[in-house]
Amino acid sequence: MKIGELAAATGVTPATLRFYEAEGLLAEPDRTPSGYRSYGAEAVGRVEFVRQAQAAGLKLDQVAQILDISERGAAPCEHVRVMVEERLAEVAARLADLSRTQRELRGIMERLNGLEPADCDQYCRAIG
Amino acid sequence: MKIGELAAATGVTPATLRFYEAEGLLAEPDRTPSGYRSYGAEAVGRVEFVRQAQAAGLKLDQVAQILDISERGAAPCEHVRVMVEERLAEVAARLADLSRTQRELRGIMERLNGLEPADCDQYCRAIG
DNA sequence: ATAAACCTTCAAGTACACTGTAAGGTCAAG
DNA sequence: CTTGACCTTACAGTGTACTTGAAGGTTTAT
Repeated sequence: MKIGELAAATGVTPATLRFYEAEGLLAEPDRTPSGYRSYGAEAVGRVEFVRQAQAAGLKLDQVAQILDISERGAAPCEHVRVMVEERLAEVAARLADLSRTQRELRGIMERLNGLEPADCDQYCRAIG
Repeated sequence: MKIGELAAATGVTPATLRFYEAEGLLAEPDRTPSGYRSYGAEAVGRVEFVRQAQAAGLKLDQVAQILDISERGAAPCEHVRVMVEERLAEVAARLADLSRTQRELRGIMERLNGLEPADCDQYCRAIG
């Protein structure tokens, strides 16, 4: 399978596949005599796992860790648990941040709606 | 006022003030004969406005736009309304993304808790 | 006189996951 | 034999808000 075919089979671009290879997310494939990448069928599952783990909210370097462990023959589940807990904490913190931002922005909108044009001096009274 | 004093007065670092100046968020101040930045008292309010607008959820380039309009003598409120609406939409979209990620991660945690170590093969059954 | 604390500029690095570009080589069809 | 679709590498750029480092000049206190 050439890179374009793997790309078509998995729904990612060839450029992304090369990027994954550089980042250790995808093993270096064999090459044809002319230097083209030549993948085995198992590459499809590998790429699909990466996309699934990513869709689940893991970062690519975390996915790479799972893959490393798995390649050494060990079960990565305990490590996965730790990483998922870390990510859950990060996501919760970011959600709290964004919610606060949303409240602030809504406050500005309310103040804007209550202001006459003449009240709007200097920078903007709805903010400062 | 030298840059370190303005920094102390506003709670940001000198490096950040130089960055704000480069980004057009803070006017270029006078210089002492030896080249040190020398700020007037109004710089404090300016920096505080930037921090407030940022805390409210606006991006720095949006804050710069408000400042530009204000400097040309116009009231920026109408423009502020447009930007705040844009930001609210972005924030809402990001919140939805993160909530989905949180659900995914929680799903993995549940599956991890239901797995025996022996069930954890290949990459990790809780994910793939 | 000298050390500490401050200031200057410019350039590069940080996180994240790619995308785009340049400059070229290879392969199949017509 | 040429066209077009595909492949190769390496490097730069994206967005955000800074931070860090190098290499040096100035001011203040002792």
